[in-house]
Formats: sequence, structure tokens, C-alpha cells
Amino acid sequence: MIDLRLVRDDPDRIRASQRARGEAESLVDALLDADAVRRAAVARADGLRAEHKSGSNAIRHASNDERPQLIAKAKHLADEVKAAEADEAAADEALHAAQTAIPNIVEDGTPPGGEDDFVVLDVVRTPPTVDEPRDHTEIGAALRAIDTERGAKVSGARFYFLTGVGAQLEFALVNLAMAQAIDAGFVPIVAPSLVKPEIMQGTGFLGAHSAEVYHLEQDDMYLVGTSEVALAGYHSNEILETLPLRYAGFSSCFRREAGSYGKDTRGIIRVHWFDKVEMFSYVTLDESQDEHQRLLAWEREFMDKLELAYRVIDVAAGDLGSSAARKFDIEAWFPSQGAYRELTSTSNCTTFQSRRLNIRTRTDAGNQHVATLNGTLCAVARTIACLFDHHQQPDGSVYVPAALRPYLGGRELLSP
RNA sequence: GGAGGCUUCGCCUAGUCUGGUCUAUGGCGCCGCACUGCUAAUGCGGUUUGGGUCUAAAGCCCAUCCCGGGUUCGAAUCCCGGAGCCUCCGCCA
Repeated sequence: MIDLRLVRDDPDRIRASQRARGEAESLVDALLDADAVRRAAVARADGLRAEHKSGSNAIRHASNDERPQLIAKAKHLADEVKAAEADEAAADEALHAAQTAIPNIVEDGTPPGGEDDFVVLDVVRTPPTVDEPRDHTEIGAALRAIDTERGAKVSGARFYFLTGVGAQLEFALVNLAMAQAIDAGFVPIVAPSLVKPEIMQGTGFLGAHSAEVYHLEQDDMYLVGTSEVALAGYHSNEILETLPLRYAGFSSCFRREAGSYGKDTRGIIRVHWFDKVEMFSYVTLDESQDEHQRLLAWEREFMDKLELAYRVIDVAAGDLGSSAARKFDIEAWFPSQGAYRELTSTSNCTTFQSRRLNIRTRTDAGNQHVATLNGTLCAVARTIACLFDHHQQPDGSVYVPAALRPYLGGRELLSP
């Protein structure tokens, strides 16, 4: 949810942002209209309420003679108040709808354009050269680490079992990620995967991409696609006394992957369920760009520990989620695909989420909404896929990066 | 799943039976000032959160006693529905 005051004071800035995203500028004018209508409705209802209130107070002190007349008058006013309040509620709802229709304001410096218009900020390490590379599905099967066939038998397409060393790898990666996060001062958290509608709504996942989200109709609960949701909801309706707050959340993540038919159908790169360690920061708005760089740096640190060749990209405006003002992805090299594929993503959501979730902090200038930022530390399934693909050896074994070995009993190679 | 209790402006709390200056009491904490020749004690004042009005500040107005309805001229208070928390019973990893 964007700042209404900013819309009033500087609508052109919002229009420019809409243009950059390739979205309708007319939504800004619709919002301005809805705001004016609401303010008029509020002023009218407030005035009537004040009149009615003083009328009611007068009844108490009135003599028996004047009382019936005053009551009749107050009765009439009460009806008017009721009608005015109905208008007010309708205007409120219309304003809210107009306000939620507009995505976050794009940060200055964001590349314009769509999905293919990202800017490469950095390229780290040389991709390994592998003759006739096998993909992670094949390697995972040979190592008896990933069982997609039984995943499909039990749960359907885009499900898998991690078995043996695959299961061990999951815990190794989670432990490595958590250890790094704790060292950096994050509070480790195990977060719920099921959340209420208002939390899902507040994080912006029920907008344009609501088809991506699993909904449990019987209970009106949502399965989260990332623990970002629960970590943002964690401080909803609170005034935070000390900033920054940094959490490293572990949870299972669920994605319907509607509209991605045919993409990555093989293996565990794109699945309906996976586990993830997610970084989440609450900071002041002024600090948010610096914090964004810090989150990116921690993501890079993790990639470095896994000894992966990767590049950092600055995602273009048209490819940002509705909550994000800026987004950086890290893409690691998959030899079998001959391509960089997204492994992590970090977004600065500025005050977009905190407005809907009502999260503020005290400042000299009054209570201000905080900025929220999120960043992947390790999405387990995809990271395992990448490790197998990236670190495969000619003899069919997989090289284990040094940082991971302590969590895998010291093994340097995984062999069939 | 069954029975009962609870929910008040940071925390604790009075008020709810018996509707009306409740414009919500007091304590703790916090902030400011005063005093004291110690970062103690004391005194005084302030301290919910939103919205509207206003060039701005001040001021004024409206809302807010878990949430949503209802009764009434008038609801923290009465009625209905819901949520959350606690206790006990049942079931359960």
C-alpha cells in the first residue's frame, strides 16, 4: 500500500513509477478522486456526529417539557448520521481498493523495462567447463538423493523425496545458512507455513499473483510461498522500539506454479513445495537502501561458501513484484543448462508492507512506518539442484564445497 | 470436541450488576520542569492510537474500552454473533 500523502503531494512521482512498471497511470487519478470523495464523506459524517452528540448531551439536562422535542430532534439526527456513516464506509472501501491497485513506487536507478531488461551488476567466478554435463535429476537419482518418481506417485508432479545424502544435504544447507545468519546477528526463527488472510494480503501476495498461492477454503488460511509472509506478519500492529530487527526464518514454502506449465518440469528446480531460510529486516526508511546492499552481501557470502559461479542482476521495473521497490537476484551457473538460473532474490519493500500490516516505529517526527526487506539465504531444493549440476565430476561424483563438509561428516565427494 | 473464566489508552488496574460531565481511575514505566552541593528522594506537569480541518504550528472536531452487529436521543456498561488467551475434561504426535 503506497503513501496517500505522497500521492496528494507528488502524484507525478507515482505516475512515473507506473510508467516504469508498464502499468496504468490512470490508477493514480482514480486514487486521487477516491481520496477526495472519502475526505468529503468523513467531514460530513464527523460534523453530523458532533451535532448529534451535543444534542444528546442536552437531553440529560433538559426539563420534562422540552425533553420530548429534543429526543425527536436527536432521533432524526441519528438517522442522518447513520446514512452519512454508510456513505463514509463505502468511500473508505473505494479508497482502499484504489490504493491497493497501485504497486510500490519504483526506486530511482531501477532499470526500466521488462523481464529481459535486467542489468548485470557483477559476475563472480568462471563457470566450470563440464563435458557432456548431466542434469541434477540424473545425478540425484544416481546418488539416490532425489526421488522424483516416487514424489510424483505420492504427491503428483513437481513433488520429490530427498533421500539419503539428499536429506542430509538439506539439513547441512539449513545449518550452514543458519550459522551464517546467527553470526551476522540475525535472530533464528522457525515460522508457520499457514497464515491468515490479512497477513497474506498485507504482504502483497494476494494481488496480481494470487493464483500462485494455495488457499485452504475450509479454514480460510493460506499456505505461504515464503516465510517472508510470516516474518512480516510477526510484528503486525506493533510499534517497534528498537531497529534494526533482523530475522532468519526457516519454513516450508508452497507454490501452485500456475502459469508455469512446461517450465522446469524436470527435477526440483521448480516445485510445489520446498524449504527455505529467508532473511527479513525491519529498518527505518532512510536505512533501507543500505540494508538492501547488506542483504545482497550476505547472499553473496553464502554463494561464495558454496563455491558457485554466479552473477548478480538488477531486476527491471516491469519485473518487480507489487511490494518491491527494487530487487536484486543472484543467478548461479547450471552447466547442464548452459545458463545462469535464479538461486536467491532480495527485495526492498520500503513501507509498502508495513502500511498494510500497521508496523511503525517512534521517531521525533511522530510514528513512522518502517521499511521491510527480505532476501533468500538458501532455497534448499533449488540449491541442491545447483550443487549437483555445478559441482559434478567426470566420474559421476559431486564435489562438496569446503564450508559444507563439517555438516556432512567431513565428506569431500558424494559418490554413487 | 465439551464446560467455565478472561480481554480497558506501553505494563498492571478501577469502572460493567444499577446506560448519561467515562471528556475512562490509580499505580508502574517513560518524558519535561522545579528543588536538593551526589545518576537517590520529593513536588508539579505531560504521556493511547488513528482520521479530519488548517499554508504551517497551535487549536478545534470525529473515532477508538478485543472485533462485528443490535437496542437507545445516548453504550466501556445492556442484547446477539465472532476472535484471541487461560483453566479443567476428552482426544492426540
